[in-house]
Amino acid sequence: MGIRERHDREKQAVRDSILAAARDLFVIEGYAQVSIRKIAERIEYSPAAIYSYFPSKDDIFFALAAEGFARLDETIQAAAGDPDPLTDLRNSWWAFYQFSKDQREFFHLMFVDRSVPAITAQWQGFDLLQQMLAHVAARIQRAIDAGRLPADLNPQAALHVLWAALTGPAVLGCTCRLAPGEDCDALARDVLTTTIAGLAAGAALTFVPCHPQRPCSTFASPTWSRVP
Amino acid sequence: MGIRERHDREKQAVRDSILAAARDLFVIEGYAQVSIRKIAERIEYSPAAIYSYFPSKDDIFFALAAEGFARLDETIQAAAGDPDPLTDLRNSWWAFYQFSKDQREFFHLMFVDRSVPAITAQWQGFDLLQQMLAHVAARIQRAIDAGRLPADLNPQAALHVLWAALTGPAVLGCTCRLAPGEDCDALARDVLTTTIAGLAAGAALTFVPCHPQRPCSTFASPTWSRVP
DNA sequence: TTAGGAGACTGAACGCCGTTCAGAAATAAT
DNA sequence: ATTATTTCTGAACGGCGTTCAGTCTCCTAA
Repeated sequence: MGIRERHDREKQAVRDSILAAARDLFVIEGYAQVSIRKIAERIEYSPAAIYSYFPSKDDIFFALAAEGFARLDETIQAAAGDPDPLTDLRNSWWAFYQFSKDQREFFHLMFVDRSVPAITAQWQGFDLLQQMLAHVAARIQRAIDAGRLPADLNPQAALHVLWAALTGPAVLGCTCRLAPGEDCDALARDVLTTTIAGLAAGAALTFVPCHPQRPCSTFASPTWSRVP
Repeated sequence: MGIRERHDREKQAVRDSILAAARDLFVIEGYAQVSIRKIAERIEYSPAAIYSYFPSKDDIFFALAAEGFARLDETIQAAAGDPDPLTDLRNSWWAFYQFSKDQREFFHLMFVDRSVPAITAQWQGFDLLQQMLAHVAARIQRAIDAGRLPADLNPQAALHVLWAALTGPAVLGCTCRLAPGEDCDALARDVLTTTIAGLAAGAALTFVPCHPQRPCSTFASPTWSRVP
């Protein structure tokens, strides 16, 4: 009989509405402005009810971060496709930077915020992040194969350099650390141009990537409720 | 009569003790763990007393941020002095990165945190930041004059590129966004090497420093995925 | 058909937080 | 000695995340 299924569906619907309410509040106002009480009011439940769907506020935002990685992966995938490998690489990371603008709060939650311990504690558990990094690494390899980047370039090291370098202007932008009138887009473009030029010039890299020999299976379906 | 002076001195001493207590708590535990009540307990005053020395918690952290810029300026000054202009430049920005490690909470407050609106609102007011940026800009100019960087390089643009690029690994490090085992120092070194190599290779920069009449176009309208 | 039980939900509370304010206490000026 | 001023406190306000005893609803089993 389908009673159990209906119950699960209903429970899931409430869970989703909690996430939707949290997302609505936070994409506009940011993490700090989202309270359990506001979420509860929005879904017309008591604050305490939320705790039978999520063990804590952290877990709500962990789920939102996972959603953020899905959005980011989509964004970067959508930017792919240029036949020229270097342009393709450039477009990928430009899309990363654009994400930090268009989905400012998601970006902040995923890459900057320290208020959600679970995000850093289970950092390797974000499969979509690993997947996105793998995609970009593949594009770097293509650029190397095409002779557009040095043959001895370590793709993983280059990947991390690009990621770190682009994170800089994204953070300065989304935390408002530029003087009024300074053009964050131009800055990000310059960082991207300069970094790719530096990689192409054959700067010797020292970063040794930690190959994920990982316990990722541990985190299969991390967003699903382990609520008692 | 010196009564007024004594009063001012005493008032200043209490003010300093508030800052000291706040600093002690925050360099170890971070902004979020510092409460007015904890500061008050530490200096053996009531919480309300603090409000006759600072208008709000924000202002306490604004003062600490100013102190942070002094510390950063010192750190970078101490790293200067190498006769080779490029090495000098390299040492300066390495010191910037080291600051993000050694004074993690100060760095976070100054360059990452969004909890203290006053810091972004009065960003141009931090004279020591402007001073530090001017110092580094001068070193870039020296490197250009010595023929180690392209003659047509805009020092202000290069300055911002280095600043933004180095901010990336610093943020990834201090917000724990690297997989365990990944070497943040090596990453920062690579970003620094790559960026300087890119600047030396003559990557064309588009950043126009400080156009005060133009409204801040940062995060204005969504644009998708193509590098202009 | 109905008693029992399981799960969902609430109201009230706990201990935090930043901040405000009337008034007490201490100090200075008269 | 009295007044005026500055300094500080206690209590409170409204907010927060979280917990828990108890209610209410609905499904199951007798």
